[in-house]
Amino acid sequence: MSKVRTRFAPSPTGRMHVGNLRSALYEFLIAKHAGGEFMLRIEDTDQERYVEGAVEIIYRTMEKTGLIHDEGPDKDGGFGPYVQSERMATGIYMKYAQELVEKGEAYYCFCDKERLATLKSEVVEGKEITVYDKHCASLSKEEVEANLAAGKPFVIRQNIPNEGTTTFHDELYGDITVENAELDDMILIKSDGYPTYNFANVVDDHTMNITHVVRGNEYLSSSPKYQRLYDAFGWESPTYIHLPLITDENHKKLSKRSGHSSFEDLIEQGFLTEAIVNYIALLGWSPEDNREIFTLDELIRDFDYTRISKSPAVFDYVKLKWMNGEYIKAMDFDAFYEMAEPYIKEVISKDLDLKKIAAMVKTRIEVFPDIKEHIDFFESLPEYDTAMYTHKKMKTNEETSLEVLTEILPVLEAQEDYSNDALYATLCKYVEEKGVKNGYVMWPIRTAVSGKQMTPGGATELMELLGKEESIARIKKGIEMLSK
RNA sequence: GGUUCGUUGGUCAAGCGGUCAAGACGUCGCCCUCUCACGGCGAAAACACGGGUUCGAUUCCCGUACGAACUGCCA
Repeated sequence: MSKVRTRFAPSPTGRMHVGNLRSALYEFLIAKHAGGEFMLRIEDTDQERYVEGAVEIIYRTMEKTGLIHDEGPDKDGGFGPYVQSERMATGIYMKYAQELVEKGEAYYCFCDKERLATLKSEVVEGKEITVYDKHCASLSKEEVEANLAAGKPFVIRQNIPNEGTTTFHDELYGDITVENAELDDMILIKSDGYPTYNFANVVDDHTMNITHVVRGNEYLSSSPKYQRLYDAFGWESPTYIHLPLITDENHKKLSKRSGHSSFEDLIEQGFLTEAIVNYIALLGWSPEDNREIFTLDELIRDFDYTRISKSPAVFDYVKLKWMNGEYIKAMDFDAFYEMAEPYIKEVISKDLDLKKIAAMVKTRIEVFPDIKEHIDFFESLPEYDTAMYTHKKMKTNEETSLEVLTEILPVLEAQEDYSNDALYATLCKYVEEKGVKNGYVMWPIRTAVSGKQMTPGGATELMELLGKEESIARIKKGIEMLSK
């Protein structure tokens, strides 16, 4: 058995779609689990859709996620070039296409757009479905030569018989058989001389020794055509592994509209790379045990592709957030702080202990932008309603709060040490003297000092951070409001 | 429309002929607690339907329904 070789073959058309990223991940894992090689190939045969900088996005994303390729445009492994437009320059696609023409498995087609438009077509769900009528398949060799000599534009189409069936084998889905009559004579070489994805893919996978073709299940229905190509060339077909689709909450193919369809979207929304990779690994695959948190190395070790599921999976943003929260909680503090700092500084300009604030918030957020809403009150006391002083469980209301605040104010004014511990001790003493529950005094103070229903720390922690002056001022403000 | 694939709780999923049908997210409840969160405990919640095969089907086969993908000189 030869070494497992897989490939990730994105086209540089923009951001890294999570579906693509998962394909890359699985391709990487399948290869690495088997001790094989993972290759990157750029499929840029569509000049119209090419997006400037998209190749860089691909490199960056793969590096960031740890999906390091063994071969690629930047890492020659002897199977190059690794960019289809460069391979095209070697004439490889045309050569193979002509081989097919000679074998009668493909033919030149000179039909122009106008003639194609006259073909019987049917409109289904807004899309026009036309089937090519094999008009040019019957052209004689002389006619073809003449057309070519006359410089008539042409494409090369695959010649698929109208009888019989074609079968291919998928590792997950088993044998899939279709009637040849259902298969359209797809274009192999476009009129601009470029190969179509369909053709380039087959030629490249074979010539680059790819053993396991791993791709999205949207290619399942065109795979019989690819199979016919392999057969026509007399090539051994690769092991096919078609991956289930990732859908949105409406069970439709994840689209840009969802707002979180690309890796970059997710990063911008404050997700951690590791959490994203971990989460998408679990969309369509599950380990033997019940584990859910995996590092990339652990995935490599445990990834058994036979456990990939066949049914589509909904991208659950809520669960991703949970997982991101798990990663945040597990982060060591310095790494966390480095990432949290910019978000903290977005809302806090005062000279406060930002590290302490970060520590308070670490177990309370799922994505970094959540930080903002938790800590904005440190910067300035928000407008709040005195109704907030009423809390059933704490047995407090506006009157008791006013009483507590008024009584505690001089104590706090006299207090020198504004450390959390000292403040807590002071307040506990008051609680004891008064013979009430802790919350009875903590609640009004916390409320006065934050103006918020919930805060990332208790009353004393907040005061420590805010400092004496600000704490007192806020409590006075509370008293003032409650006195009205 | 045609073709192909799929169908276990709201979601991710385990299960691969005999289980009181795991687990996780989410939801709800309780506990912890200077609020919230974290953490702990617990609850509700599923085999699409109909036929077979079998002593026995969530598991195998066939239909039906539903869903999705494909049906481009896009990949």
